[in-house]
Amino acid sequence: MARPPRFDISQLLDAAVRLAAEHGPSGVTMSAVAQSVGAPSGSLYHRFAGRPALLAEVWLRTVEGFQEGYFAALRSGDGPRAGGRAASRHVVAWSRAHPQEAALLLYGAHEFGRDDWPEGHLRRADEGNMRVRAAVAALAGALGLHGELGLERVSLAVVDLPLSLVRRHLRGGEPLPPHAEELAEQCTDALLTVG
Amino acid sequence: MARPPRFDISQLLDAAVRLAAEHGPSGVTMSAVAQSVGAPSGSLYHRFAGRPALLAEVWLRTVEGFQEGYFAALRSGDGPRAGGRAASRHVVAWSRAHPQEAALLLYGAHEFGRDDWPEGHLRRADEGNMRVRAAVAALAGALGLHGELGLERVSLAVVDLPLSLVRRHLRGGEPLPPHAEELAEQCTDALLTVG
DNA sequence: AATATTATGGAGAGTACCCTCTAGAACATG
DNA sequence: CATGTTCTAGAGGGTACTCTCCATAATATT
Repeated sequence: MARPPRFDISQLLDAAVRLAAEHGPSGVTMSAVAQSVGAPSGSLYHRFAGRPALLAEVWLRTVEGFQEGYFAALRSGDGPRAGGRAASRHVVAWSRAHPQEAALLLYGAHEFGRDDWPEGHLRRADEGNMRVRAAVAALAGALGLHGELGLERVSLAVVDLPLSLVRRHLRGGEPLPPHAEELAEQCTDALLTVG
Repeated sequence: MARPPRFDISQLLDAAVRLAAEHGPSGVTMSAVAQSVGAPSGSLYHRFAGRPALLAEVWLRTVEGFQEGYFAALRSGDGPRAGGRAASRHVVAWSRAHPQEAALLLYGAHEFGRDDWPEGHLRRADEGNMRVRAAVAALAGALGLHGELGLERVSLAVVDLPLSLVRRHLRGGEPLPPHAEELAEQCTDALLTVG
């Protein structure tokens, strides 16, 4: 009992991803997204409460899409060490497969106006962060790395380090080199070595 | 033979640093900087050709200030390994001493409108990048890490990894924990280990 | 003291963007 | 076919920012 939409949400978010990858988060304006899919600006406000809501949706859809495979990789393999290596490798492989979304991830929620997000989106973001923290803590425990320092070292190994590797290349505009997965895995393994 | 300036360049750049640290690069508008020091907007255009030039100056002054101590640290110590450790430690210590400037570094030249920079500023930026690349290559050579993969591993160890550590905390709004220098040094050392 | 030089101080044009609002179009259901 | 609902379509107000321009002020030199 309603008129069918001509522009659906995912189509608009796809355009937003493209704009964010090319011009940064500030390039994701309501008008730019509208123009990019040929929609009038008014239509955007039927889907999103405002610009902060749009930015939150793009960010969360991307992060959640990434995390899906990330958790699976962490739990895969034989033992915590192998899981860590697989997770690191997944960060790079996923970024290679989704370069635009990876460029988006490298910015961080703050640049996507996190401070202005509606309540519900903030909760979604926090939930994702908690899940990552918990998974990393479990890994650290299984590896025998205790205390604040050990936890942080594991975080660096399986999250920040592979992201750094991706950032180094994508920010330069180049694609990821073929050996990137291999390098990420080696470096993560070196950091997970209990000294 | 001229009226003395009431607002000198460094004072304006200081304000720009403050704004960038608090609201991100997009918060560094000509009006905001002017208002922040109590100057009329016109005065800003006597010092900087436009907003791109202002952003370039803030960025370059900060990066060059950072690199000064960084190169000294890289060359310090006993042998390349110790130099790498000192460099990693320097990244963290400098960020602790200059939290606002560190927040600025974490953004990257691209977010400061690098694409719109005047020619001269681009050259200055390139020169700095070249110097870092050369220093890292020299370190890799001294450590016996050859090839593209070895070079990249050393870059991660002495540049990206310590920056990641800083980012993890500063982006969350927290200050750096006391053990950060120690952790950075340990992790860098682990990555520089020739396996 | 006259002059050249360099700043200030502030008004205002031009532009881009966010968002609102209204009229009407397209469809499912009774 | 009538009705109610959801969407399109686009005009337009409000706001923030960049940049220009010009009259005026303060100084060093002659």
